[in-house]
Amino acid sequence: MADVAQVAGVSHQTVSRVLNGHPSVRPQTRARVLAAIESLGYRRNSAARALVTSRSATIGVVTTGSPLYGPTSTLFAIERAARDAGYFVSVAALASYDGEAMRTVLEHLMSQGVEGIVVIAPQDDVAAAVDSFSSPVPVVLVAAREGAGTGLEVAVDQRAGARLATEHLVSLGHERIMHLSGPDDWFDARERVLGWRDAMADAGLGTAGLLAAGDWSAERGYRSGLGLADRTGAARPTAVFAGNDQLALGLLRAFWERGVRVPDDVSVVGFDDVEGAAYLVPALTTVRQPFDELGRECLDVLVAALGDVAVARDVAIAPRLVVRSSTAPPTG
Amino acid sequence: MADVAQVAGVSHQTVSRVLNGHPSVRPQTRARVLAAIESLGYRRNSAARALVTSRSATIGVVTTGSPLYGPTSTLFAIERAARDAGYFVSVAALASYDGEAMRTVLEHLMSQGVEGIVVIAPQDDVAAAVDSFSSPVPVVLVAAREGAGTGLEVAVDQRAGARLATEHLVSLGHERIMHLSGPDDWFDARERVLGWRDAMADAGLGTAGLLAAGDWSAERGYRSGLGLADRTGAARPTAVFAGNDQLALGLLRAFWERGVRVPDDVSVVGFDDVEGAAYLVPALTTVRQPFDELGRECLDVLVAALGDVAVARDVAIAPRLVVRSSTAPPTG
DNA sequence: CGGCACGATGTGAGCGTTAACACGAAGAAG
DNA sequence: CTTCTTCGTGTTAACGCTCACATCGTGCCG
Repeated sequence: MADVAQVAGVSHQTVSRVLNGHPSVRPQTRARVLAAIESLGYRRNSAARALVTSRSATIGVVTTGSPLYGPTSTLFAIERAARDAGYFVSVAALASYDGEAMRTVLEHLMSQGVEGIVVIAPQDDVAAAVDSFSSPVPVVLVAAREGAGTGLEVAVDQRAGARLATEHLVSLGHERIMHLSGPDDWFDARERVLGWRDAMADAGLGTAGLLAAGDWSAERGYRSGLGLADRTGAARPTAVFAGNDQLALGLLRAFWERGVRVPDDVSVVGFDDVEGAAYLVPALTTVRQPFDELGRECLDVLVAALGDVAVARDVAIAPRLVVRSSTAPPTG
Repeated sequence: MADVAQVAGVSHQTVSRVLNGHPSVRPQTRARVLAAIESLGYRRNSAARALVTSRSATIGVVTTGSPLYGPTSTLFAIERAARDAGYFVSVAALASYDGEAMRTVLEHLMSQGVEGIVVIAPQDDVAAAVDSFSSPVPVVLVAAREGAGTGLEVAVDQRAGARLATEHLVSLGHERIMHLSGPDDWFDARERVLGWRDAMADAGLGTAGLLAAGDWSAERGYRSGLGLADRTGAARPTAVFAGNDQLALGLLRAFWERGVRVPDDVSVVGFDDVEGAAYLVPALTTVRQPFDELGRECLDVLVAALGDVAVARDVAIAPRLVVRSSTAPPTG
């Protein structure tokens, strides 16, 4: 910076002013400084800047370590929004879903001096760990918690999405609509159960048909599907709303193996609209989440918190139903 | 830090020594310092440290902006390896696949003062942009380039993987083995073509059956599949090796629509072993890449380059064939 | 018993930047 | 013509840390 100043024939402070877009610099001076920067290939030292301003311009993002569709999409969406807002994104993947791992990564990010943290891991233990970790910086949790969360929270309206899916089945004329739910300790899974319940109640249908898959995997979907396929008559649902597309994928597989036709015998709805969902057999009706919007929202909330602005937003991020051919009116 | 020193009754330098694990500190003194740190909740300022050591302990990772299975898995693997090695990971997603976007993100990461960069985007334009960007820090490209790359490169041996897949088909007795290849401007796609060619040549089979899908999507796989299904007799391959699982997924769909049975009429092999591949109909035979190993390797190479150690590694990271039920001997 | 090495700690400087203030010149207002 | 403001710029002092060196004691060897 001193070199630049010398080449441009100004003081280092003027260089700093140019770099920071300070208004009171003569255009001519500014041009000279810019030229000097260019010719010297100068790049300002972010560490020194961070030291003196005590702002690192970095936010941390904690995410699950496996390439799950939802969390990953959210991560990238946040990155985009963050870069647009002038922030760097430091990422830390969770090795496991327990509080200990959570504390480790939070500590890791803190030690880098992030200004704020976004946690993408909508799971009980993780959220509890976040709550118990008295963070010196704002932490935004990407989670749809039924109760009032203590901290900052942003989420796609999972409940509304589940409702959409279920209502679609109801409107087709289904009555025995089962929900194959995701892991109980995930907020998203619970919210989707709630949405399904809402829609069922509205339609005057019972909510006995709830089956917990245990996790989000295709394998669990498959095992559950085998069980359902073996049921006969009125014990078997005419439609299943799966907690996510992987579960739905497993269901399709199981039904196919057992000769249960989809959608003729059973309709299936998923959640996520993963890549390729349109090319499953049959093409999967599912619910798509607006991750870009979610990412932007995360960042807005975080930035507001950083600026000590009162955050009083109630933006519901609404998912969208994508109807394909795995759903049809019940036969018989 | 001064506060800690005062509480512990030592100088700030001793605190620094404790923090950096310097050997010549009496255990008793160390304990006192540690206690002071604990009681004050002190956390060392990474910016100041980076400023004086001129090491940010941060590496940048450039990745594609879409949640593709391979790149995402690689990203997380790198993050794990980096954290283990004491590095922070700053991520930047590519908005598009052109050189301009590449320069933008590299500049972004540079301005954060990363010590090194890993680029996960094994695609021509991106690699060219990396080559042309004279970076002041080491850049590792995750790419399997046929020619000798100018810079640091790490990759899973795509060619060997493709060979594995093709040889599996050959060993089942197939002779008309087609390859539905990924986008030509991706190194991985080209390497997989090469591997297929190798195996075909070894088996004394011709390599006329090459079909370019254009991209990695299930949709392209589907369209290609429809075309193949419409072929009759000897014009139709008895086996197809798809460039990735999404393409394979599209193929399965197309074949199903046209009544072409898999694996009875046509065998299908994918590449990636994405989540749920085992639960497709039929379960997909595919090739699994060892991303953890790849991530570790990336970091080893980068760290070596940072330490100015001569990097002369020739570790071939070998993928593994996963045989499921989408492949069988040809009938008739 | 002198000298020397080494272990344990303290002192001072400086990393590259921005914030705060100082300063001179030029114009506006009285 | 003075004084007050404003603009453009320079000067100095931090920010919190590590590095290099200085210092002081202790033990060991000849």
